Amino acid sequence: MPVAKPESCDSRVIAHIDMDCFYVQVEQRKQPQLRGLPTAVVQYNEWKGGALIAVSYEARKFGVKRSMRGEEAKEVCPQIHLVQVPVARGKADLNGYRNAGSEVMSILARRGRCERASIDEVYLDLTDAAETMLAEAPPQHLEAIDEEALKSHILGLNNEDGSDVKEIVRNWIHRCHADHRDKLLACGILIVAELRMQVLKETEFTCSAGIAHNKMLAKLASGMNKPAQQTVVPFSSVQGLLNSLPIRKMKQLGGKLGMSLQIDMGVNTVGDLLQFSEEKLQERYGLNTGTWLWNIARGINGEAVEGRLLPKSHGSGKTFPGPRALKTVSAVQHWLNQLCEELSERLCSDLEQNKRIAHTLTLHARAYKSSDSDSEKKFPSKSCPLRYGTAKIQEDAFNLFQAGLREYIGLYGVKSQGSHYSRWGITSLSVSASKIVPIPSGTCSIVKYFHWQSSSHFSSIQSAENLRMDATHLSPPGNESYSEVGLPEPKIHFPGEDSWIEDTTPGLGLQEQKINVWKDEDLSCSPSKKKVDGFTEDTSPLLLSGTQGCLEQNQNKQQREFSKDESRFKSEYREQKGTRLKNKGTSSILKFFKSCNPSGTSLSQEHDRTVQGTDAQLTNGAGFQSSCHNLAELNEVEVAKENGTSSHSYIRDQDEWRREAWSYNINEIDPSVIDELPMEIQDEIQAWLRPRKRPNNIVQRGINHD
DNA sequence: ACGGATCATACA
DNA sequence: TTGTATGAT
Repeated sequence: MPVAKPESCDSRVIAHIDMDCFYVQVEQRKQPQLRGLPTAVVQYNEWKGGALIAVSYEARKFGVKRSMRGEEAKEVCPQIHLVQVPVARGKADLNGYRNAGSEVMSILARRGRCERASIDEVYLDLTDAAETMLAEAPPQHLEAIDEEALKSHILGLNNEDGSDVKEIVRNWIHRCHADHRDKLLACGILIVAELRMQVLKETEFTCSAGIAHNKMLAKLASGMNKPAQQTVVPFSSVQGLLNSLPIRKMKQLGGKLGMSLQIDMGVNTVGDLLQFSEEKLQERYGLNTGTWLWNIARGINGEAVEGRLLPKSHGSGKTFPGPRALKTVSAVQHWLNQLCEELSERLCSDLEQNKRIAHTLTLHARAYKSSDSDSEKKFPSKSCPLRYGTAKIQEDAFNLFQAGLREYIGLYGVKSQGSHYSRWGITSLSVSASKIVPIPSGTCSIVKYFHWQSSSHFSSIQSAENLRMDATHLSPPGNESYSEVGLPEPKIHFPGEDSWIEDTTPGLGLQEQKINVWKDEDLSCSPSKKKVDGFTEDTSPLLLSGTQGCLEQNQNKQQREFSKDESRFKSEYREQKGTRLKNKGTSSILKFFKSCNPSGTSLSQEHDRTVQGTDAQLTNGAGFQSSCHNLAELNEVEVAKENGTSSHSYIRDQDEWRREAWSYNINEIDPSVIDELPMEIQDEIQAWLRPRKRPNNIVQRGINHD
């Protein structure tokens, strides 16, 4: 089986930028008097002074390490300054660090394709910039080379103590009969040095960098000389570097795989891998991993730098270690509400700033069960379509939890547990939002289309909000079938609980209790206070069940594609769910049309700005929450308003249309209806029907224009 | 009975 | 496709 191998003659210029003890730097910028002092950031924790998650280099000199407790750190370094991570809603709040990371990203993205690797790490593809520099202003002819560039570390160069290192570096950069690849790296040195100085100037943060011909080597190099330095890996020194490199130092080999290589194969350094054939490695570790291993032994790594400045998912979670484990459903619900609040807030920000919508909500939990034999069973994670609005997210997350818990403790014995709750405890909870896609780009021209189709008097701001809310009902790309766990189900009764909630009203299910008790706290991002009206209430089951049609249509195909186990599991699962809604359609497309506001061209302009400027995506200004509140409520308000205004008489009566809009399956839309629309809109609708095909990276396109 | 909170990706 | 496992920071 010929597996495509990456080109071995790789002349790209790749940089990996790594912020130095980033959280510490963020805190030191807030409190400049801490600069230069031994400092560490600790996560709120009463227990032993909290856990260190970032340690300044001054503190490291004293032997302070990450994963030490605050108290231990004080022992080895009594003068250390411990700064606590901000706390919001009873949990660590990392938003300050996220925003600081975005500041850096928007600077680094100026010179080439840029990939967010983590909150404080970035890959850059500087190939084009380097080639351009080589053609227009080659370093050989540069009389003055920046001091920062001269401080670079060049692997394989003769730096003995006696000689002037900077002269050697200057010489290396100036060499005119160098290999083309070395010349490109020389350009990389200059560009990265400049970028790092730019970052320092604009953010006050220092960073380290690796410059090489691929991501793997760049990443390796960025960690070799910290802090605030850069390291280059010329092609000629690759093999020498790898030959003596401990296998676990390589990214992806720090865990079980690396350990297996060491134990099972006797591979201690990356160079040791060279003795195995590709086939041998594939036989042991699979085609993909085997080939990957064979390549990295040779310093080959063809992975592209993805042009992605934004995270692909958002999560909010908390652990409840040992004695703090959650033992009642009400306690779980309380914390779920906190986590969902934060998640919802971040989703709103993402929507506002980046015009992106998340489509899947997932709940993760860890649990122990001391009582019975199967205490080691994993708590299953569950997901469902994501509906915007804090209260909806909270409700859905709680349902996911209940579904998971039911599986976890066993499907039958729930009631029979009797008066005392079963001995489970939740040690970790998290909710996350994924499948985040940009709002359909077609929106703009469709808005324009309705601009002359009808008249309306909504303000452009209202229209923009409305548009976004409606867009949340669009099906995610390639995601016509969802699991049904989000459907309303008979509540589980958990007897004998001493509830978190003091004034529990007898006779109300947990669901209702939650709403009664917690609703008033929920003022931040979107309202949970108002009881959903008939319309909104309908949308959730419809959105879910509407997918059922597609699911059944594709049943045969899926049967073939899924393994026996999976398909058996699925049918069992479906049975267990018992009665369910059927036959509705999801097509929010028509509602989308209807509520699009003609005067919303401002949105299109705003969107264009976002596409072009990376700054627009990444700047988390102070006012970023200003228009973020009450999205869900706004939706309801708009709907109510529309009932009275009956603007465009496109088809029939508004109410009737709305009802029918939701009963359409997206596959059942009469093609002739689409045919009557302008060509450009037809194209866009087609793109919606197959969103997977649509290039989803506005970031990339924006950068290419630079 | 924890390094904690987030992310990404490969696999089945 | 969803859910799990692994890995990194």
